Amino acid sequence: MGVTINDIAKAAKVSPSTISRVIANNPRISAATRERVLKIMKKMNYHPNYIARSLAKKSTRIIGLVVPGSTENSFRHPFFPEILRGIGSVAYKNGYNILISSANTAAEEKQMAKEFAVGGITEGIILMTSMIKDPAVSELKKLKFPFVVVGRPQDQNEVNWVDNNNFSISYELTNHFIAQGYKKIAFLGVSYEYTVTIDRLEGYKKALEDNGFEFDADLIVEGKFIDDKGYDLMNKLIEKDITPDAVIAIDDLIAFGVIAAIREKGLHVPGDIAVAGFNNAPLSEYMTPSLTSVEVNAFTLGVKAFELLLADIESEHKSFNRAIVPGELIIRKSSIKTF
Amino acid sequence: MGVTINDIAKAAKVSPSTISRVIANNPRISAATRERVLKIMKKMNYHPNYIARSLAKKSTRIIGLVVPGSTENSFRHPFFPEILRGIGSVAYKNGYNILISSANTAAEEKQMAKEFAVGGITEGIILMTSMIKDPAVSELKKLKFPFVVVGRPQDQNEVNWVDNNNFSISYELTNHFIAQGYKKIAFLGVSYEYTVTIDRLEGYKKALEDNGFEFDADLIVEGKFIDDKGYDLMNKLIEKDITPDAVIAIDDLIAFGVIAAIREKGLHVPGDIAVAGFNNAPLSEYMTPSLTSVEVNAFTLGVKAFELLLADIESEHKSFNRAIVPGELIIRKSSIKTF
DNA sequence: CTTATTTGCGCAATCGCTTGCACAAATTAT
DNA sequence: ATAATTTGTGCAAGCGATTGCGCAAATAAG
Repeated sequence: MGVTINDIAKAAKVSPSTISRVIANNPRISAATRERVLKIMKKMNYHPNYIARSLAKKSTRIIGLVVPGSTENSFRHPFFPEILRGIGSVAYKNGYNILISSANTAAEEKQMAKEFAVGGITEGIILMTSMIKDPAVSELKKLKFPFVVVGRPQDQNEVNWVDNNNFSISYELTNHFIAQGYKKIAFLGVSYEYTVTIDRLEGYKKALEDNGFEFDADLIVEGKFIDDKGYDLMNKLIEKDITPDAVIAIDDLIAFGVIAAIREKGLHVPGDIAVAGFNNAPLSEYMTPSLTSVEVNAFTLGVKAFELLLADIESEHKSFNRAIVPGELIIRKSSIKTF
Repeated sequence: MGVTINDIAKAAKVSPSTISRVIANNPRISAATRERVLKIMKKMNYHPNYIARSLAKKSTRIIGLVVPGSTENSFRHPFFPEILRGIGSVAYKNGYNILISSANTAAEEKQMAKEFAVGGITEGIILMTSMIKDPAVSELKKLKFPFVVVGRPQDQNEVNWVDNNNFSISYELTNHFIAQGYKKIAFLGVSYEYTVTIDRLEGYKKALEDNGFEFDADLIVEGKFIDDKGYDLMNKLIEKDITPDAVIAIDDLIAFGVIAAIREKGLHVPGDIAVAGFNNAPLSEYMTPSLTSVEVNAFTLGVKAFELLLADIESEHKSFNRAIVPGELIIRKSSIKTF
C-alpha cells in the first residue's frame, strides 16, 4: 500500500538505515546523500509510518485525556472544552496529539485509563476528574504511569494535580455576601464525592465562622454539577419553606435554574434573593441581571495540566507536583444589594 | 519494561502464536490451554501492546478529528464540543478512540490531516471545516483516505459530508420576520469562505425574493464566526447610519454582541430591533429577552459524521454519502413583535 | 609517511504482535 | 483397520521503522 522506507532505500541504492538517519537528521549522513534521499522521498511521496516508528522508538507523542463519564456528558459543560483548549494549545507546541477516551462508567473510565497506559499508546494521561475516590487514579498510581489529575485528588501528595484555590475563592465569595449584610446564605449543589465542591463548601463555612455566623445545615442542598438542575435544587429549599436571602450555586448553570425558580415564586434577583455561581459561564455576563461568578480559568488549568504532565514524562526522578490556578471573583449585579 | 506476549508464552510453555490466538479468541485453541494462558496472563498482569498490534494488523481503531484553526480557538464555540460529544458517543460503542489534531493554520491543518492519514495512525478522519476551499479536503481526496466533512464542502458530490439544511432553515427564519411585518432585515456575520454562511445567506435572499422584497447589500455585514464580535459588526451598521428593524446574526454569540450594541444606542430588543441568531447557544433561552435561534443539533451531526465515516472505512466499494440533519427554528422573545 | 580519528554508511537485531502454512495427534468416516 | 478430516500448536516471516556495532574510506595528527 504505502511506500515504505525500504522502497526509498532501494530507489536510492542505500540501506534503510540511511533513510532512517536522513529522516532523523543524523549528522553522520553526508549532505550529498541526504539531498538525494530527500528528493527521492518527495518524488515517491513517502511519509513515515508513525505506528512503526512508535513501536521502534517506544514513544508515540500522544497523550491521553480521560474524561469522567462519557465525552457525551462531560462536554456538555463548557468547563471541559475550555480545559481541552488549554491542553491543546500547549500540546501542539510540543508536538503532542491528544487521544480522548470515551467511557461511560467509572469502571470503564478506569479500564480506558489502564489501556491508554499499558497499551503503549499514550505517554501520559490527563485525568479530568475530581472525585474523592477515583478508581482510575489508583490504577494509574499503581502502574506508576505519568499522569496528572485536574481537580484536587484525595491523595494529593502522591499524584500530580492542578486545581483552583477553591477554598479561598469560595471564602471570598461568601464574605462578599456577608459584607453586604446578607445573613441567610444558602449553598446549592454540594456533592461530597467531589473535592471541588467540598473545598468550596469549606471555604463557605470558614467565612461564616470568621464572621460569627452559625452554620445551618438546612441551607445546604446536595446535587450534582451536570445532572441536576438548579431549578430543582432551589425548589427543594422552597418546599421546606426555607427562604434564604442569598444563594451560592456550585455552578453558573445551576444558578440559572435557581434564578428561574426564584422568579417563579414571584421573587426578584437580587432584590429578594441574591445569587452567585461558579465557573463564569460564557453568557453569565450577558444575562439580566448579570451573574456574579468565579472565573476559574479553565484554559490555564489545561495548560498547567499539560505542563506538569510533560515534566513528569520527561523527568528521570519521580516527584509529585501541583499547580494552583487562582480563580477570580467577578462581582456582577446578581449579588449587589439593592435598596 | 512491560510484560510481552513472549513472556507469557514462556511461562505457559507454548508458542507466542498460541497466546496471540487466545487473545483473539481463535476457536482452534483448546479450552484447556485457553484457560491456562488466561490465568497466567492475569497473574503476570499482561496487557497487549496496541502499537505492536496496530502495526501487525494495520488497523488502529483510532479516528482523527481535525479542527479548523487550533483546538485553542475552535473549542471556544459550543458547537465544536457538541460535535465532539456526538462523535464520542458512537465512536465509543464501536470501539474507536478519537485523536484530536492541534493545528493553527490551514496549512498546518492540511499537514496534520495528511499525517493522520498516511502515517497509519488513524483509520479515518472527520474534518470540522466548512471552508469553501479547504486544502485538507483536497489533500485527503487525493489520498483516497476515508474521511467525512462536517459542513457542506464545495465539491459536495465527491466527499462524504454532514450538514444542516442551512438554506431552508434560514429561509424559514427570515420568513418568520417577514410574516410579522419586519421590513428591513439585516444579516450579520457573513463570510464568503464558509459554505454555512453562504447557504444561510442564500436562504435569506430567497425568502426576501419570495416575498417581493428587494435585496439590499447594505444590510449585509461580513464577519467571522469566532473572531469577530457582534458588537463591532452591529456598530458597523450603525456607523453607516443604517438602522434595521430586525437582525439575523450568523451565530448566537454574535447576536449577544448585537444586542449589547443596540442597547448602547438606547434602543430596545425586540421593541426597536428584533434579533435572532443561529446555533442555539446553551444560554440563549435564559437571557432577557430570550433569544430566537436555530437549534442545529450539533450532537446529531457528530453522530452522523461518525456513522458515515465508519461506513466508508468498512466499505469495499467507494461511494460518497451525506447526511442532512434538520435544524429547528426556536422562536423566543427577541423576535416577537411587541405592540 | 605512518598512525589515529573522523566520516559515511551497511548489517542485522529489535520493538511486540499477527497469521499463513505445516504437521502431528486425535477424531471420524469408510 | 486404514484413510480422510478435524483439532491444536508451532515455525517463521512479516508489519515499518530504529539503532548499536562494525568497518572501509577519507581526513587529521604526529
